[in-house]
Amino acid sequence: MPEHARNKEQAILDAAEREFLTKGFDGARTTSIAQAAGVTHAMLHYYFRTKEKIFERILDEKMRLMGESVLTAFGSPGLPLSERLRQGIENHFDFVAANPDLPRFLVNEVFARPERYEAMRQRIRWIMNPLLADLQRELDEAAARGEADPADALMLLLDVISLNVFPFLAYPVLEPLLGDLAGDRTRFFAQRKAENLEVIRKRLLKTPQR
Amino acid sequence: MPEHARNKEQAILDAAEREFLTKGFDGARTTSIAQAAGVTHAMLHYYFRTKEKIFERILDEKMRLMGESVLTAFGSPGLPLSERLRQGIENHFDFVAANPDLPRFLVNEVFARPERYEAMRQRIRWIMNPLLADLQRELDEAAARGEADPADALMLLLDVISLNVFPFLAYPVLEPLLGDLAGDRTRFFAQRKAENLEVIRKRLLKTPQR
DNA sequence: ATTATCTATAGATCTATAGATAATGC
DNA sequence: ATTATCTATAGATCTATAGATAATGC
Repeated sequence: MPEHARNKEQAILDAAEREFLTKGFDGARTTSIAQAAGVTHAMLHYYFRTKEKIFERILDEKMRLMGESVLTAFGSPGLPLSERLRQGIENHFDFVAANPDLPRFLVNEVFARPERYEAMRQRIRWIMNPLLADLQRELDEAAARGEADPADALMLLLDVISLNVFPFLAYPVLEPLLGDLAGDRTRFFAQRKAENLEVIRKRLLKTPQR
Repeated sequence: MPEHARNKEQAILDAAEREFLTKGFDGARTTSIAQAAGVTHAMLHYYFRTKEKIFERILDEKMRLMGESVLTAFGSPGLPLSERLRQGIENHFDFVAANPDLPRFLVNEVFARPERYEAMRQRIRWIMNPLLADLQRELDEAAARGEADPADALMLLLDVISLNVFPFLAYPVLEPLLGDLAGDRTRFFAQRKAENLEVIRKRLLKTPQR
């Protein structure tokens, strides 16, 4: 395929990504995508046949990206557990900060598309189960050595992801409450990152009290 | 207004709620709403003029409901702090469990409607700021008495809401990972509730280590 | 008299394609 | 010869309304 065509194809995908990420499948317009990509509307159908097919390309890539972000964040080599978690939380947080409307997009479109669900289930398992098993082993060993309270790897990872992702989803609702942080998105999220690290650190602390 | 008309009006609102909550504004169809409500399509416009106006009714009510859920959950009278938080987390969690697609709806539609944002900001502040001030005072007092680590009320509340809400948003993505809990939604969410209580309890524990 | 309801359709979008023309690679 | 591109438009939806008719309240 000649280079200028590749460029147009890519321009369409780039424009489609922005359109779908901000407006969702139902709100997105192929005419807007064409305009943003600087091609005539007919070109979209020439390269991709249908709106649905363009969308699938975007959704698949974004799902892969989100899964990999967790994997690469927490999949570090033989670091001590506490350090591995610290790096994992930071890396995952930074990834979400760099892609702030990715979670909203995925949550929505995956919910709206039960028909694509089965293929997705397999991929999620395939990506995440090895990580969970490895993390569980480390957690068990740390607990056995008396360095940490026992914990379930899935529950712990879900704590991290909840804490990291939710503030980005809810930011418009939170912003009015920020007081002296209002408008200062960067500082607010820096504070959130520190808080999340602290919450998880304490979650694993061995504490005699109850 | 005669009773049968009230009934139709309410039937339309009920149908619209289901349609908008599951499909969002862009995906919702006024024809589907009319059909689900058991009225002709023209009746929607007779009672509400436009799709947008029906939607506003639903969005306003749901935003109010979500705000009040936080307020009533955590606004308990003079209980000890730890007990107040425990009840707050449980009540808020139960509310979300009873309205599992409310968060997704609000996150989306609020994001998509910056034009309604200013009115919303005021209401959010008005509802939440007194609660935050009261909670902060209690946290400061507990810290001064040496019963708890110092904490920022907004950060703590955001921890709670993140932990409570996110698993409902992400459930379809999580379900393939549940292992022996797969398919058993109830047991999974019971475990999440317990985990969230534990995370927040430990967050406030006074710990000498660092 | 006013309010509620229905049928039929206007009018606005939006996706998709037909069919002609231009550019490219062999 | 094949691939890329454009203009023009078909065809499908979807929201909204016009205008007639039925029901209701005074």
